[in-house]
Amino acid sequence: MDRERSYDFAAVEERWKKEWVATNPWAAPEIPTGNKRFLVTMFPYPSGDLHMGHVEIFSIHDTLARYSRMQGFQVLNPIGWDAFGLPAENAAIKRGVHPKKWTYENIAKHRASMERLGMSFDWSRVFYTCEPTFYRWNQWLFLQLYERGLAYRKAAAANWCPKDKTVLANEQVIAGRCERCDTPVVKKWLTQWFFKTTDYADRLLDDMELLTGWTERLKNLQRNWIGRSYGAEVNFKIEGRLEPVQVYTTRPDTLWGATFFVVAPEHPLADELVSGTDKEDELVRFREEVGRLSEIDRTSTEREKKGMFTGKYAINPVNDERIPIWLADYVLMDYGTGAIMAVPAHDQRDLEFARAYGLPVRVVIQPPDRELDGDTMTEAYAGEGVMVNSGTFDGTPTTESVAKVTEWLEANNLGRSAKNFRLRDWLISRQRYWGTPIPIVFCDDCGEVAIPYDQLPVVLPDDVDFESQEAASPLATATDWVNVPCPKCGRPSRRETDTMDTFVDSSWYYQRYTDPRNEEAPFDPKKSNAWMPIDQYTGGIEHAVLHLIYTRFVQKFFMDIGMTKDPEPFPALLNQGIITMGGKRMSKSRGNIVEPVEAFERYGADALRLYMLFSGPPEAPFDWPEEGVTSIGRVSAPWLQRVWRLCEDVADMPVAPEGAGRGDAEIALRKLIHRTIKVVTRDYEDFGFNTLIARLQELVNEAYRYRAAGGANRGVLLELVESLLLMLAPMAPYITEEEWRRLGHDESIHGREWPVFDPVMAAEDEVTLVVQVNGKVRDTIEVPVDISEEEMLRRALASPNVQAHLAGKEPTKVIARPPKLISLVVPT
RNA sequence: GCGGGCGUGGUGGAAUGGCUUACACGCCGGCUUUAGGUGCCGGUGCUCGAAAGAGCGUGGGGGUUCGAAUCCCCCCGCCCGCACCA
Repeated sequence: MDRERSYDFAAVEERWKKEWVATNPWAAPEIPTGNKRFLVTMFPYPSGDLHMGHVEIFSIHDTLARYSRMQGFQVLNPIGWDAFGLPAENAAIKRGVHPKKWTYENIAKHRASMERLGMSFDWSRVFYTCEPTFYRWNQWLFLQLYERGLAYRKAAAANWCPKDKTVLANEQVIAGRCERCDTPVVKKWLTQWFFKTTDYADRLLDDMELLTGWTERLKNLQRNWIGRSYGAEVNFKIEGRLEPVQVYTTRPDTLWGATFFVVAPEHPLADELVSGTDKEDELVRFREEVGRLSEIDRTSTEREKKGMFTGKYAINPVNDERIPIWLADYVLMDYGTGAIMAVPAHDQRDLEFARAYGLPVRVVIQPPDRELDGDTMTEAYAGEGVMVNSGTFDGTPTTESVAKVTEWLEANNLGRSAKNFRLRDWLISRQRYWGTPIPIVFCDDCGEVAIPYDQLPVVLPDDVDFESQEAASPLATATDWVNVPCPKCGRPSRRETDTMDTFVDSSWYYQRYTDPRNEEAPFDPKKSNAWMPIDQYTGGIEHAVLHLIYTRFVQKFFMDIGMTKDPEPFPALLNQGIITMGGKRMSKSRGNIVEPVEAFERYGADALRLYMLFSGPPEAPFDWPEEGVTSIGRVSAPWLQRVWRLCEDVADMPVAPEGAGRGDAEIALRKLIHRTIKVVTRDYEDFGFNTLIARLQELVNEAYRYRAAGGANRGVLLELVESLLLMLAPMAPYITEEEWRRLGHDESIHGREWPVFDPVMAAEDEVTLVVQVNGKVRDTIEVPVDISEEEMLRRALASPNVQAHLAGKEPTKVIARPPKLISLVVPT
């Protein structure tokens, strides 16, 4: 073959990119009329240009979109930008540009790179979340939740960076430290807006059975995070107080072992208990001490637990025992009831606290194999056993103790069965500028007032001092914007100056794709229901417990208010593996980075896409070789050249060559084509991109061998290269389009139907029979596929090497798996 | 501590309980080339052997099976998530 002629990827890719950008050939219908596929990849946050992580997931996603179209589906493949967020504000503060300008410039870079990569998005549906036409529906969503009591304001401990004097989002707290200044984060008591995700906790857990296309790994992360536990709520009387206080426990059967009672330091009950006593000052000091601790210190399990005795007592309802009430930093305000019964013999934390403060330890569960002693034990016992020191329950085994005690508590009105969740309500307030304004005003007369729907959107003002260190939130500096008449009474009122967490935007953005220009509603349920649910969602697993829980929550809420029919937005989710170099995340500062733009310039988009897909299974992490972008030039780029030369060779062949018959070589090649279509199609369905590329490489290798051996049947070779191009088109859109046209087609390859294999051609007629003697392979024989068991045995016994290992003995057992295996057993 | 995942050639990785290592990188050789590179063809788990072939080999140990990378038990190592959740 002509080795001089090489594929000019730069010119070809530039030409088709221009054409595709100009014509938007992948626009989806408003409402699908046939089989649909709605494919979504997590929309990007526009900081800088695209990185390799984007390229990886986009390559996977776009391959699925193009493959689906060729399979005859009507595909909705949209894109947008998650355009609000703190990095824009940080960049603005650092460089003195407005966050809007910074954001739009980055979106332009992103978009150019996506176009360069050959993404087949429907660009007519694009939106940015920082536009009022989008975020007004965040405000709409907020009000819908607010009307139903699912958006509410309460005082809570938020992550607070003492240096930046701002509340941080969860995702901005990295290992207990502020991502901006590395200062350890502390909790600060603030009144904030929440979405009541906990109301949906059970459904979030139970509906996981619908998530058939999620990995167990991810579902486990969510289960863990939601953390449902079953137990009982028990009423404890407090001396000198009319109302009893509830505690939550998963081990009501250890109630008789409760030797003290603990309340979280922040608990209002703490104030009540010490009020009017000589402990008031001590409480203030204790709270200060606890509040001063960074999150890192407070949550460290090594740290010694700190406590304070309140001077008051609670009454254990099961035995009327008087037990002291303590405050301790290991009890959390926002889990359960914020108060616990402490059973030091059977809870490690309680035991550590009891030893530190000299509190009694009483064993109420005895293990079967040894005798516990409350005075000397150094480790709490949480295993199986029987109840002791527990009145009439003595002797009850732990297998039934929880149920029995709970039943008894309910019968005697002392408590009730209960469950609890680790999941907390979603704190959505942010003291940031670059986000959706919360549509609430505060009026001296009417209090908290919702902005009426017909006054939406509450537009984010451009002119604010977002660097102000004094203001509670940057929006507070826009005084003209803040001070408005109350929508209810018309008297002066002040707007809420916090903005919404940007995860609100991403919690429903995919719905907007189905109806992106709707000015009456976030989306029309008719259009949404026609496209939803998302047939395949793709994106990073780092969103496992943030975006992927919020989204499921909002989807269920939409279902409850009749906006959508599906309880789950994306039953199938593919998480790509992270890309590293030298085992570390790629970053400019480390210098271990490969820029997509460099790959585009040196090897082209097709080579980059193919390189990513060939590196391994899509969900597997990929450690990029240290040589960087050059590795593309060793792996995928040369192979694309090889494909090009093969196609060009075939295109140049005379139409009816003399003497090119249809011999065994041609038949073998045709059989390989059809077998390849068969297995490649199956691999596409299973995301086995790396293995299907290997199959395509085998096909190309065989074609080269055929040519090298003098084969010249143009018909067979044309069938081969056309099948090859069709199968390659979803992964490498440019070269396949170009070569398809050069082979004489007027229409785009990307609108063509997927090749169908001929079952007769794909069927094997000869296979390799493996002959084993006592489990070891002793020969391999080529046999027809329809060989009988008797014939298999006959041929196996005819093998000299098999005979040698039979050593003259008769097989006592023959296992035949026609036509591929026969296993003979002889006594040894 | 709790939960989950992983361990296969020099490397990335293949392998419905059935020939371990497809495909590719790297390396070795041949051809083409003034040369290098590119390209085309072939070889490449380890040990013994001239070869035929034999033995060993999927982190370690045991088990089930005619047959185990795959299923079961124990151990070792690595990675990830959550972490005072009562």
